[in-house]
Amino acid sequence: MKTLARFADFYQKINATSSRLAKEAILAEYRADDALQEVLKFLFNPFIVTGISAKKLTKAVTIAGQPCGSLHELLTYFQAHNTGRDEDIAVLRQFTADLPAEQQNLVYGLIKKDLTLGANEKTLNKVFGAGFIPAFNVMLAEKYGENQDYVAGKKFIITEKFDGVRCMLIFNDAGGPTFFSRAGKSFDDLIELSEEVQKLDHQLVYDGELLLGTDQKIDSADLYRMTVKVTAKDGEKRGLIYNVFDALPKSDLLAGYSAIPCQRRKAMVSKQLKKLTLPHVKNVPILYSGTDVKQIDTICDEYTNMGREGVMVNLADAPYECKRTKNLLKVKRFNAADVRVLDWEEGAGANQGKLGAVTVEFIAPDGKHYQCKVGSGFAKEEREYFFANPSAIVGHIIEIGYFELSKNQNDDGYSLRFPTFKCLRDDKDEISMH
DNA sequence: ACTATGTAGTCGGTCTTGTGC
DNA sequence: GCACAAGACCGACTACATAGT
Repeated sequence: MKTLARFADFYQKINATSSRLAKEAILAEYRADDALQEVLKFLFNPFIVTGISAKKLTKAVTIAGQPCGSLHELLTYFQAHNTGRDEDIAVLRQFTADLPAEQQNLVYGLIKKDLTLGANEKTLNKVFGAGFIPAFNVMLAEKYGENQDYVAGKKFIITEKFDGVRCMLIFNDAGGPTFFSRAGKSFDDLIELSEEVQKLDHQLVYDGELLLGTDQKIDSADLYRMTVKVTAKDGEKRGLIYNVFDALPKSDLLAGYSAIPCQRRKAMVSKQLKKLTLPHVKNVPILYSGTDVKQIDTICDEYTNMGREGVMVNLADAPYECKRTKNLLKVKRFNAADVRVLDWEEGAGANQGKLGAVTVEFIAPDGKHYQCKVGSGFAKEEREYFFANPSAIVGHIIEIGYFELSKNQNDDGYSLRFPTFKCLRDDKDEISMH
């Protein structure tokens, strides 16, 4: 049977069950099927991009594309041609032209890379072995608000939460430094940093946050945008400060775990950096260390009032874990607003035939009205109900949460960062920020 | 039986790059 | 030169299965 037909079989089987253990068993049946595994690798390897998503798929193109004789050939083609040209769309059309509708959709899902199996990188690596799908995992924080009990009675360390870009520094065996994003993509041409970090211990890896250095007092939201601007651009990047808050042996990172307690790891960072005084590499200072949980809210408020993002709470005796963990907590203040729903749209994927997002109108501090979209925070039942009854939400006031007002460089309006739906507020008829 | 954890899958704004007009 | 789409960064959130107690 051809790979595409086998993949169609597989796709049908794995989506016929919701049991995760059953999905693992189904995957295990394909341990000897290299061709099918290649398809899975294509689908889930985050470093493979195709330049094709929903909009490109529906774009009308007139030119003809070269024919691909097999799925393998098609996937290979898109790894070499991933910028989304009309020609590439044509190649895809050519391949799917004579396929039955079901297989056509599967191929589209593969090229869009949005096909869902109820299993992805973690499960695939569990079944086919570590490294089947390349994964890069750093320690991520849970929310303090939901885990206050977990902190009580334990020693913890408070540091500032930086609103920049996460960055992990790893030296290769030849001693060359590579800076990685949270997703494992490398930041290239960090001219000043690459030079300065040469003096650090190469056997350690360093975890921190890139933030644009500046003399002026800049609003945290603006500083974040300026930082992303610099880190996202091709070519040489200068002026970035690497704020290091953690370090662990390289071998521990590769193993996914370091038993060295947090306070010892932080001591390693400060020991490395204090003797060197590097202009662009800074040790993230400890703001408090102890067991007095009252300090958490006090210091968070202090930093929030200074226009900073918030604080991090590290359990002092906890290991470094390459996953989201309660041993590291983030504390940040969210705001609420009453806004009017102007419009709505259908969702994608599992939210097809359900509400995806609403467009809302809010009032900014300048007294003017602006719009943004809110699509997170709805329960499944709410998505179904509002899709069937749009008039139950359009025109109504809803309460939303948001982190801060945001601006972009193209207009002088406002939007909201991290907007989430909270509830209908049919008891209100006015929009407001509070 | 109940809770905690892990995994998967949606949704937002803002930026750069590549494409095609 | 401009508009658009994709992919990257920051995330927010819910749903569900299973492991743990």
